[in-house]
Amino acid sequence: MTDPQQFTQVLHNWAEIFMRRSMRDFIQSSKDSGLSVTQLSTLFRLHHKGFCGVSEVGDHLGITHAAASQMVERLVQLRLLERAEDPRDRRVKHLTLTVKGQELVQESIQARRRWMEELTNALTPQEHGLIIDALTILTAAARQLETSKKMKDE
Amino acid sequence: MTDPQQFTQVLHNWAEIFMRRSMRDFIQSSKDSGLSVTQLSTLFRLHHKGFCGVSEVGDHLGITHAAASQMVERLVQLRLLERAEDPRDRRVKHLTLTVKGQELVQESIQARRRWMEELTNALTPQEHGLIIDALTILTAAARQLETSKKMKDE
DNA sequence: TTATATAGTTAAGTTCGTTTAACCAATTAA
DNA sequence: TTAATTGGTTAAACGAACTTAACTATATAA
Repeated sequence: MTDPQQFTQVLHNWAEIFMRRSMRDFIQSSKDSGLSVTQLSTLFRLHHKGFCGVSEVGDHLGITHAAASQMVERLVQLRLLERAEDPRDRRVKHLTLTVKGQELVQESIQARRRWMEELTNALTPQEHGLIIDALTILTAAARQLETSKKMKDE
Repeated sequence: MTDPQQFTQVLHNWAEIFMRRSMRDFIQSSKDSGLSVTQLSTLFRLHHKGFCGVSEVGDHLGITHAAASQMVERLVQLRLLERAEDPRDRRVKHLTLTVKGQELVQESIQARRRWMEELTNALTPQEHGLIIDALTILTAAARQLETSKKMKDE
């Protein structure tokens, strides 16, 4: 097996176990909070982006703008989202997480964090060092890909 | 920042970008295949476990056994799942993926695989080596945790 | 100015996935 | 053998979330 193939394979193995764990936690969070997976996904998106408009939410989830508007309305009712007018273009709604919304996202992240602490405890300091270096590189590369792709889309 | 904290933080950074990407692909797969997130999730579970019963599907998703039975029925109708009697306990249904079901899972994995190839190309062979070592350790530790937790539950 | 495009909302109708409750069949315990 | 338990199915009813279509308001182009 050549090196790049081996690399992809190793990444894949890790992805498989990581996804299994994360999806389970995510579905669990969804049940706990009483929100659908798409609703929770929207909160996470806002956690990452900071703010966005209603149409963007819909495009991202592959649903109509009408459906997105209704979903946002529900999240606003639940006091998880703030919906304000964008002063620069008053057609646009400026969606942001409320404090309550941020807390909910943090709770959902906590489960993962606990798992990571278990992983931390299962490894030696030497292994920590190695993995820190590796994941730092990997994360930087992934971020780079993410932003360069975004540039291309716009 | 002490070493274990830094380790957890780095793991967390990677998790964040990885999850964002994977959830997007997963929701996209769900749309493409016309299956709900929970249905697709069940196919992935069977891909991993090999087989399981109907109640187990329900427990895992946090829905009633009745709902699980109906969901399985839909997947069987779509020829994605095979539902056979377990010869050792004829109350139990032995659920497995059909070839078509396996193909669908593979398609869903493909998107991730393409992303990983992009990542692969963005890094040098030296970096590959480092990351291979790190992720191999990490994956082994995660698998260990997974099986030891399973032992405890049973 | 007028026309067109964009962002979002609302209402009506539909579909899908869920629950509850009643049920059957197979297994295990008394 | 009988009773209780376990695994799964079915039917009826319900609610959440979606779509289409019509609408308002703002912004931009002709």
